[in-house]
Order: sequence, then structure tokens, then C-alpha cells
Amino acid sequence: MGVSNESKVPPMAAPDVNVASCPSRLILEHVTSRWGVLVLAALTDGTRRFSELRRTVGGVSEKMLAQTLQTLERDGFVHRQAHPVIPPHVDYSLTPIGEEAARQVWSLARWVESRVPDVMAARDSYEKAKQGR
Amino acid sequence: MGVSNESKVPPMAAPDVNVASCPSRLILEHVTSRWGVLVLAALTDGTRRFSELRRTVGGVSEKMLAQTLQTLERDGFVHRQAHPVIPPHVDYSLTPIGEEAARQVWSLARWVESRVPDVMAARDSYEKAKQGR
DNA sequence: CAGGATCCAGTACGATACTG
DNA sequence: CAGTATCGTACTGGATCCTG
Repeated sequence: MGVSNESKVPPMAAPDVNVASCPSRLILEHVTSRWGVLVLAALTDGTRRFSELRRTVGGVSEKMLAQTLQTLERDGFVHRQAHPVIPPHVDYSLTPIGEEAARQVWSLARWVESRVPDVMAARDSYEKAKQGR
Repeated sequence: MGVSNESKVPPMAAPDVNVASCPSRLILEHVTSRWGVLVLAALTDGTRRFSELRRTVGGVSEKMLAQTLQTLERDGFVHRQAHPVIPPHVDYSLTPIGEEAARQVWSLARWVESRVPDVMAARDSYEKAKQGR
């Protein structure tokens, strides 16, 4: 493709002004991310080890779990306690501010579960409506 | 695609048992998705048109906005009212159940914003701690 | 103006192998 | 056990063009 870049103006490369300039949007991404939500929820019950979290969350790869935990730790939501023993032993728990976040997220999660039937019904009538056109 | 499939075992294509078998996890993804959160928040203030939403949310492409709105409509969170005029006029608003979702999400968003300073501070000391090692 | 279709870059994510 | 490093892929999401 475009070997000659004579007129290859890269369409301004997307400003993304809002995402970049708005820190809260990034933080929101972290806590509402696919695995962020579930990790916070899992830690609501108390301290958990790495592999416990893997099993509790279910379906998450080592890589993504480690990455998610680091992001949340960096933001100050999760506390990481490493015990210098062999084999390694690391405990993860929520910080006070992390507990607040988890409450919000967990409350949302519980609400969603309570509404599953309604959503299923809505989807049903949505499909039905498409037929009638 | 795959012309010769003699020994081209695709690494089992990821089971994803949990995601597939758990409808609430999918719904959660929808409302906590990057643009889902912001669309719900934007509609909290009342009915909005497509291009109004684009401006209110900021940084969202037509494609993603349309896609997000459709997903939320399908799940019964958003009501879509199309007026058959030229030029086209479409109004989006929250359903009762969508308002509940928006309250949860919006409350989370406001909480995040109130905690931005704390997170910034946490990141700071996180970086500091890395230096000392 | 609202959105569908298409193309393409970036990255999110998973599998695997390796380290302390 | 708790990660890190590397690689490959699939999907996300943006730009662009097109239609009613």
C-alpha cells in the first residue's frame, strides 16, 4: 500500500481530546473494564490470592489478571501484600477507596442480575418487532 | 482463509465458558462498556438526538455510537423514537429500566470524579515505590 | 440527518514457555 | 506459586464513503 507518501496525509490521527485530557474517563475505564469489574467484585468478599482470584473470576488468563491487578493497584484500589517465602505467596485486598469502588460496581452487578429476565424479554420483543417490518 | 488445514489446529479457539453461559456478564459488559457508560450518563439529562449525543459524549465515532445505541435498545435500556420526516429525526431516551441502570452508572461516574485526586496521589506513590527497588 | 457498508490500524486478549 | 516475556489472533473502534 501507499509506498509514496506524497499525498498521504494521515487524517489527523484522531484527536481523542476527551480521553486524553480527561483522567476520570481513564479511571472509569479501569474499574468498569471487563476484568476490573469482576476482580473488584471478587475482592469484596475479602483477601484473595492470585490463583484464588483466577478461579473465582473464571475465564481470565494469567496475563490479564496480572495486568488488571497492577492497574488497580496503581490507581490505589487494590493492596498487594507479597510474603517473601518459597513458594511465593501474595495476597490481594481492597484499600478503603477500593472498597468504595467495589461497592458501586458490585451494586451495579447485583442490579444487573436482578434484571436479567427483563432484558431477555426486551430482546425478545425487539426481535419480534424486526420481523414485523 | 485457511487453505490447508492439515495440521492447522487453531488452539482450541478459547472456550470462554463463563462469558457464553452467563447472560448477566454480557449485559454488564454492555452498560459498563466504554461508550455505554457515557451514553447512559448523557441520556440521564433527558431525550437526545443522535448528533446531540455525538457532541455530548465527545470523541465517539458514528459507528460506535450507533452500535452502542442499538445494543442498549436491544437490551431494553434505551427507547428509540424515529420520526418519519425529511431530514430524518430520531430521538433517544431512557426506558424506566434504563433510568435505573443510568442511576447506577452515573453514581459510579460521579464517585470516580470525586476521587480523581486520590487516584493521582496513589499513582504518584506507586511510581515512587518502584524507584526505591 | 441518521445510519449502513467497508476498510484498516491498534490493541486487547489468550496460549505457551520460562523465571525466581 | 506468582508472575514475566513472547507470539499470534480476533476483535474493537475509527475513518470514509454511500444511501434514504
